Amino acid sequence: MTSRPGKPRPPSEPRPAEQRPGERRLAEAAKRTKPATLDDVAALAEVSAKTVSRVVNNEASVSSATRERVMRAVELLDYKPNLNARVLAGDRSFLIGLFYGGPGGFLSDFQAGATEVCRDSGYHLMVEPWDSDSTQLNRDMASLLRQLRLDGVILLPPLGDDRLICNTLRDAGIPMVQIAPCEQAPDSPSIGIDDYAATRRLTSYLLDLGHRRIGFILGSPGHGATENRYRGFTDEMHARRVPVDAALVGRGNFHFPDGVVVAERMLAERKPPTAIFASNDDTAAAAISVAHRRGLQLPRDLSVVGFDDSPIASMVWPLLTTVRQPVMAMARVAARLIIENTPRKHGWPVPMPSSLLDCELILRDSVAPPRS
Amino acid sequence: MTSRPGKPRPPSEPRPAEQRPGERRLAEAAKRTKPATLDDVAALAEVSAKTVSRVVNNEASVSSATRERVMRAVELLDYKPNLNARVLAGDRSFLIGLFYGGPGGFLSDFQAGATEVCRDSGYHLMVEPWDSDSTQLNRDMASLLRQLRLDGVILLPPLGDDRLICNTLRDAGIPMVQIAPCEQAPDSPSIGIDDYAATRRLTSYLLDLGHRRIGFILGSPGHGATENRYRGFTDEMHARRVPVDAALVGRGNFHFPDGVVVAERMLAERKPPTAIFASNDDTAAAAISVAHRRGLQLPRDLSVVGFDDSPIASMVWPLLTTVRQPVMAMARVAARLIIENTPRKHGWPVPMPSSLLDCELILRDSVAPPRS
DNA sequence: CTGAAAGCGCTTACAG
DNA sequence: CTGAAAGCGCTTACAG
Repeated sequence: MTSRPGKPRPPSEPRPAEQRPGERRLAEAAKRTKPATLDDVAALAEVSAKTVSRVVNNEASVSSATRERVMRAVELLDYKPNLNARVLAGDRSFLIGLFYGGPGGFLSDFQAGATEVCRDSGYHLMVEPWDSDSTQLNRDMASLLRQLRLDGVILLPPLGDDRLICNTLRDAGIPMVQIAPCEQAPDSPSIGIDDYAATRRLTSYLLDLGHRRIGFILGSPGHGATENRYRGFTDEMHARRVPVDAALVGRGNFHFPDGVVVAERMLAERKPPTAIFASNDDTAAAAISVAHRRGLQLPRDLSVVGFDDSPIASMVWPLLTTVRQPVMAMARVAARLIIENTPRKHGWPVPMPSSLLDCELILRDSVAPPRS
Repeated sequence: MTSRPGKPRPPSEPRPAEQRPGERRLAEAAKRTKPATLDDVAALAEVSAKTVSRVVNNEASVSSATRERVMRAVELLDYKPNLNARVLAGDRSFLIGLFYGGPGGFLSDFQAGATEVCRDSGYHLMVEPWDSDSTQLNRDMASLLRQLRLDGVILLPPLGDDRLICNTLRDAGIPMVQIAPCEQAPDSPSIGIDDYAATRRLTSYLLDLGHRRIGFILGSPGHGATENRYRGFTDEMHARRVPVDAALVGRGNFHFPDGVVVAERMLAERKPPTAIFASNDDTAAAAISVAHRRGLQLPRDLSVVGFDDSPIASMVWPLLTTVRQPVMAMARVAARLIIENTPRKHGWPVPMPSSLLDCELILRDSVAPPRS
């Protein structure tokens, strides 16, 4: 055990721990006021620090007898490696960045899923908001990356499509995982759902019920989800030979207030839609709100569907028919991708697989056949 | 500059930087591939590492000439202190824990506010969820605290009232700030709003409009907000000599589904309330949803008020009258409290002030005089 | 399969 | 006001 010059170990207190087994050692450990270090474990297990390090890091080349002995010492002293020392000495940080910038709905579940995986692996999550419009974003981010040396970064939409951010990360040599991007960056995996297919299915459901005038509230420009959902909608409509009326397609931004504006306009049309497909639940809630305000009976006078199955979907009346994204699962996959591929020297050691997770149609009360 | 034994600096490449001013040095800096270290700055500024450290840490005793010179070198090399080295050597971590366990609504705004303050001070936020029911919470938390050595922890409700958590933190010697607790822990500051006064004001508003049968949906047991809001309600009712009907007081837990159950029961009463005061916006939204389902006209047939001014308050129809909590401001105050009082040796160096921030009544569309 | 030495990039405790 | 030395608790690069 090393100690600072100011606090030498009193010579009157020898360290019998090494010579005595079991109980005695436990008592020693309990008395200890400062957390045990790797050297403490090494002394107790009567091996070198390096060997303890090997055991703690699950390296293969340790005899099982030695491993056993070290593990017992770790237990006894309740040893936890000091993260900062590990990071400073090694080339991994055990830190994952979760960067976000867009609407907040996604974040909270995602964070929960990622934190769960991190905790199981001794990793930690640094959640950082970024304002894409900030002029000093790249400076700020570069500075953060140098201070923290993240092992990887998860980019929540729409950050995965931000050139500046992706370049900053690439320059810093930090692996990233994009969530639901428009287009995949070279060498970086992405995680998402099949927005296109899900939208087609939900559109098909509305068509099957007899709807023909269906309004569509777009999401924010620059989000992969926005484009894929709209394509799914139009493709399904065309496939079923139902025209898409341009007057019934409105630009939104995934936020409630814009949804209100768009829905107001649609419902004020001479021939209003009998159904509205909103690109997310917040704007679907907006459509419902507008409909109530105009005295419509839901879902009789208007069907509304959303996307995400966010909390709001179950808080409006009628309950929203929507698509459930497996947000927690996406988070877990993303976090594992980073953890399992650290340490690495330059870029990903193996090609990282992108994945498209399954999502689920949630049929609730906000849809009915159109009044003929 | 030090370097690992494996990578000695080629002797053919001397380091002219120290002898040459300005431009040349900048060029040197640009070529550099690894981030500059404190020693690099010291060499360039021709001072000792310790002096650079003093400047970087804003210690007083540095002549302004020296300070200037060091600052220029820092600029030139774009030096950022390595967080891990700082933490390992010093006794602060530049890390603040944001622990939460309850409903998520609060978290996202709070996180935004705290992150903002942290970024300005070179701090970082570790957001960690804790399940109060977990049997190994204290083990997990103790382990985390030893790995990370947080400079302080912010406890979102209801964690500030969790004995086990507070004790674990105290044992680890980590300062904490409680947000909106039931009762203040000794030696720890708390941040909140005056729930009691706000509830009285909002209750008074309903009474002024003529409401006499007012239902109340309680929050989760164990939250400070739950108790203080209920006390505010009953005290105001009593002060105005209006009886509180026990049949119109329902146990909730701040979540929508429970709000639905409670509201159903109240509205099924022989003499239903003309107004419902919900302890938060989610349960207020539940009351609104139930009212819609029962075919009531809002706010004519039923007034509803909530608390928090969370996003849902503006997404339901009619728009919710509620109380706006200054969540971002609370977050900033809490984060600053920790930052400004680190480093410290044992507990808070000075008595930390608790604060009660102002909140605001937001009058919207969900309230009207009772139908007589 | 195991260990001794050096180093990661800072700060502390001293000394002047 | 400034600096030289030692140390924080780990891992890397070697050597055996």
